Amino acid sequence: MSSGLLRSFNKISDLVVAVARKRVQDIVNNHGFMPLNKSFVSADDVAKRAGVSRSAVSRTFTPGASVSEETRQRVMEAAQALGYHVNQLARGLMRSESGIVCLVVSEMDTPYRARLVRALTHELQTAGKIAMLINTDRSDGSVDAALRQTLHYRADASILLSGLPDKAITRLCLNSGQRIVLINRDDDIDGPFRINLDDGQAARVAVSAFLRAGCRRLAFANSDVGTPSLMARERGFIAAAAEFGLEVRIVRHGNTIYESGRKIAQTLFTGAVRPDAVFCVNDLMAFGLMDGARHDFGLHIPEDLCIVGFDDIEQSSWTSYNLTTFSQPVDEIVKSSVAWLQGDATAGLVRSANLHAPLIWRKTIRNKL
Amino acid sequence: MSSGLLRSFNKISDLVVAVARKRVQDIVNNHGFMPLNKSFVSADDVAKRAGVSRSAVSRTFTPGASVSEETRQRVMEAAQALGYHVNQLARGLMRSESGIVCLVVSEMDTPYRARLVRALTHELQTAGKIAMLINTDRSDGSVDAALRQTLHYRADASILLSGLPDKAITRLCLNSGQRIVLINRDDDIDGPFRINLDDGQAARVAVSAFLRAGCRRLAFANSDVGTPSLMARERGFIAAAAEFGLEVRIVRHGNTIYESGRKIAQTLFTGAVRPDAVFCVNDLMAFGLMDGARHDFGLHIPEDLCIVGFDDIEQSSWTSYNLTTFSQPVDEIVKSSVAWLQGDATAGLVRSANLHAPLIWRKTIRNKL
DNA sequence: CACTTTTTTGCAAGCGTGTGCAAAAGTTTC
DNA sequence: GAAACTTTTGCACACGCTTGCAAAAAAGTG
Repeated sequence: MSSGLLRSFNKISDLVVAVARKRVQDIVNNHGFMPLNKSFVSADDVAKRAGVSRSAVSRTFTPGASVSEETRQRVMEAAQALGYHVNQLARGLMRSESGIVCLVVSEMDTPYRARLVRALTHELQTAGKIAMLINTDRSDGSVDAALRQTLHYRADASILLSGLPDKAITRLCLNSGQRIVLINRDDDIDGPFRINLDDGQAARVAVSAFLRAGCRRLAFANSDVGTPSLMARERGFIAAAAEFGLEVRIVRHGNTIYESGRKIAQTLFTGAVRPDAVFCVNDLMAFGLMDGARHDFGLHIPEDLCIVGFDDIEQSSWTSYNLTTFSQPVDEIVKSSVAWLQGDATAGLVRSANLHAPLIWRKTIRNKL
Repeated sequence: MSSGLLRSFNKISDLVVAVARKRVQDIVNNHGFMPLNKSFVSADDVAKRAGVSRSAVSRTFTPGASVSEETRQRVMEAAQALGYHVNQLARGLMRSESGIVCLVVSEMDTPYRARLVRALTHELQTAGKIAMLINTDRSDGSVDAALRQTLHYRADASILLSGLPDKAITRLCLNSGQRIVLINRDDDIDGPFRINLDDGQAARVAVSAFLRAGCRRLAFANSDVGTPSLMARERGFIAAAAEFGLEVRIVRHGNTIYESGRKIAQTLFTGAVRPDAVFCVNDLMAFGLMDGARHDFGLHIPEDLCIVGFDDIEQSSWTSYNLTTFSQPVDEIVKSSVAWLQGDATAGLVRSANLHAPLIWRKTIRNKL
């Protein structure tokens, strides 16, 4: 086609858009209905209708700005009638804040992560922020892309849930002026807010619970993912057991999921000496271990075998498991994360929080021998 | 050597640029890696460094724009060196597309929803979009706020997962020119892309499986949430049973969760005539029902009682349950949703998709009497 | 009322990008 | 080498908003 034709076509389409917009306005003015049109209502439209300047509209929607009560009313009324919404993209362009917080998470359909993500999005929403969800499953390439997105959208902050995002990511986000929260990720980079659980204390509690139950042959079921928090639990358990002169049999396998627990049951209970107490690094693995122990080896829990897990996910309270486990203080994690994000940047920011994971007693550790 | 000199010059110029920008306080925290500055590198900076106009930079990052290979190279190099990222907020302001897709979901820590959310975010990411997660738990107020956010950020589309977002929401999003996908939400509003499962067919398969197992006293366990898809399963099951002259005992209770299944077990098995087959509207309820039947009533599954669920969540394959259930075709749901979002707007858009949920045979329906 | 102080308001300059337009540069054809 | 095309490039405006600044209006003071 010729460029002349193209040009006139463009002009015509502009004109059409303009006309469409005008018509919408007329309709709005006449009936006060929502525009059934792709183009959004802008502050200009509201200003025109309210008979004030665009600044006045902007100030009306900016908390703490100087507007008289009268004009505010007029603006609000016009905005209501037109169905005006502040365009956060444009606002984020001017202000330093976009209002966007990225949640970087892998395997987010895991019960614990899902619960955390839900709680975080909820808390962020009530704090006036919005959550962007970025998946870091699969290859390193996807992790890279995830970070790129974080920067593309000028996120105010990123919250990294447990998992293993590359260290370079953390660095890059920090350099872009984002605030970063690391949850259960014992990174030693300076700058992020780090939330961790007192895994060592939990391990001590577990050991003493097992001892009180009369157990002596301790085992620890772990994945070989090697996440810092998982390893901290393992080390803590070994150390606590050592204080009582007990050794711990350690088995690691695969990912931190049900099937791995199942597999570890095979390993643990096939040998000559069976452990009588197992600390599972995670509830999912505990379930697998329990099913393996019961189904494949006919063991009774807690009579033959005591088990403790970690996370206290929903399934732990299901009758088939009734797992005694350490509870992740999800509410505290979420509250403190978001509070920190909201905190004044100029003030000295707290660097980390160490939270307590209380033991929830159910039926997988007997009280006495 | 000379390249080393050049490099250090570059660093200095970076620093100068950084200082010229307004945030000075951040530089205090700079530990010498990159300028730890809140303001990002802009296309102008890149243009200046590459010795081209800003348009050239913009065109370099716009697929299909007219740039010579040489300038593209120059620009890319400069961009790389400066750590430039296109600002999607600004881009979204100009183009009609923001690249943002909102996932509106309630109770997203439910296994099925969590899986769907994970799969969706993943698929959206590979399609170059980004997922915003909006929680619609709690009061109607929060639903309202969720919608507001959707509009604030000029999302290209919203995907409503099953649940009960208010009808007014759907309407409002549509009016703002968003594309909308409704998953398992049998809404009759015109405009959105509706993905539903063939619940009726699944119900027929369930009935015939129960009949083949020799069951005659059928029951249906539902929540009283009343989601369209849940009700469709119920109606389908009743209808299919009626074809064989069988009546169905229906029990509804609470939310669509484990505890409700547990409760329904109490109701179903306390009476004089116990059902010998139960279609649970959802796997979670099936687990509750199974635990109740086994633990409180000593029933054996599938000998005394056949059960079928819906969703095929992870837990269904756990040994303690081994639930025969209908599988949600999550992959298909996700692929078709995102494909539809990507589709050409001018072309006639498909209105709906009806997907098949295959029955996954495990151990809760016996093969023969 | 005149003067000072405070509040409100509109103007206009951005924020970082995309893109139509026309000029410039490059390519082909005769 | 000139003419006729095609490709590349820079200018300038637009997107929808915030905000500093100074003028205007309102409020306080004697």
